[in-house]
Amino acid sequence: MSSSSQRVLAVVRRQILNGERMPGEKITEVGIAAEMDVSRTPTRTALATLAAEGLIEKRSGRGFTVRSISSADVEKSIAVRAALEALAARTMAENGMPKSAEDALLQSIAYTEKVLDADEPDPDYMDGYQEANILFHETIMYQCGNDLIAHAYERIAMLPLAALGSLAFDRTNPRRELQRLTVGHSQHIIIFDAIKKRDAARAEAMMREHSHATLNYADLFVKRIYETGGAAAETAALK
Amino acid sequence: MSSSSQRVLAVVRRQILNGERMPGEKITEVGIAAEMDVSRTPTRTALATLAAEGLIEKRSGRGFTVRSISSADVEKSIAVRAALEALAARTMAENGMPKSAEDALLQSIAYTEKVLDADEPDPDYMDGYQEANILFHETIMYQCGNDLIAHAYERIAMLPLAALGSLAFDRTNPRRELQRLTVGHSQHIIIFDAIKKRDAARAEAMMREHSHATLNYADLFVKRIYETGGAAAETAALK
DNA sequence: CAAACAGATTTTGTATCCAAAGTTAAGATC
DNA sequence: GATCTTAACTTTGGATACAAAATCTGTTTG
Repeated sequence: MSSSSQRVLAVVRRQILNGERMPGEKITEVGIAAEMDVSRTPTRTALATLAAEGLIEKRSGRGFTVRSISSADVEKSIAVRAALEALAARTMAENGMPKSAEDALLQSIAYTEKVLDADEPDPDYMDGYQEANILFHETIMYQCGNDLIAHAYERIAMLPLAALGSLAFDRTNPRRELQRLTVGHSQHIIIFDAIKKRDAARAEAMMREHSHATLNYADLFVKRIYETGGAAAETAALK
Repeated sequence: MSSSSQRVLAVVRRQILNGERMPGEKITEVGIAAEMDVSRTPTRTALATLAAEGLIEKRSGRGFTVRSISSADVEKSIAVRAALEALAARTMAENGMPKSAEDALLQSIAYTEKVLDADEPDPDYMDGYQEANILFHETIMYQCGNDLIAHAYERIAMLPLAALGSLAFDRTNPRRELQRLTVGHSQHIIIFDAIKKRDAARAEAMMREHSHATLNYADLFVKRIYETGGAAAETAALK
């Protein structure tokens, strides 16, 4: 794909994820094309991609609508991601850890360690922690030796909160967040160790546990967001 | 999508899976469009879908090429399918088995039982067994309560041998095949029982074991096909 | 003989036009 | 007043035209 269709895809996707386009909102080829000042052709390919990603739904003869995401949907997408990640961890343990993967994982671990060892929790580091977390998970996903895992993952990656690192840092409770990070970090180390020692069963089990913890946390977090989601979304739409 | 693009998609996909289009063979929008006597527009959407399915690869500026599938690729796709199916079995056990799913699963089990109880193995029944097998697996996949599992599955379903029921019946060794079917059938019954009793751990473990057995069998089977694949493919291309 | 340049060809991306399918709304009829 | 019918409109799918980008080829030059 090239510039026009890529631009439309990126812009509309961002608008949906940012809540600028409300769930249930109608989306048509002509509407988007006029709005973005391009023809229907690139708009078409962009909308097809968004539909494949699950962000919009096709209503035969009535255009597309922005898909409304329930907290149940979020749980579902995280469950699928967890299963794929567990498989990826097992696969990398079986195939052996490539040098490039080892470097990336160690880099992720080192960064997180630096954050946790700081004298007092610095909120600015937390963004970095997110990056380090994403690096850890994506490294295992993409370098495990089975590219189809990442391929399947990418199909659900755009759904809210299925994306790695989509969990925001809860600034109202920094101590609890730090505890969560500490536990997550220890799990990362165990997973790294298990893969390095080619203990496939342990790597898979630990990754499963790790994802499950994230899932439980996300569950609580999401319910808090989505219960007040109506107001927040309206605010976003009004500006 | 409508008739033209759907037709192009179905035809080209079948051609690739049948070996009528060789791995590495060049595919262009204009070429397919002329061959199928349609314009480039539906051809383009069809090729985009095939690329998403992983059957063809995009070579920027040089059209697409039919992806060559190694036996390693087959193993990979089956591993992903197995992980998704295990998750589906667990999920349905957790959520409870819908009535429609119970009917379908019992129908599948009953049909397979009839095949196995026949006085002598009738090869004609084997096609029916494949259908019953597909029914069993798809019912769990599509009615487990997490539609994203099926969504992810459909992204890899078209890769050779990842598709349910793509394993042909080995007619040269009917007794062994019957044994395999018998074991598989017993596993189906256990999986059904575990889901019905909402024993999620057992359902997941049993489905994992079941898929693993299929994987191991597929491995042997595939290597036999693909080792002689060059000759067979050439034959297909020459006629 | 190798490398580089230029022209030709292929391939793709975008715009626009046309037709078909389906949806909505208004009016007529019972 | 309710329902059926019809007509206008919306929306999408497909065809064609055009332009730009990339690749290939053939020739020329060092």
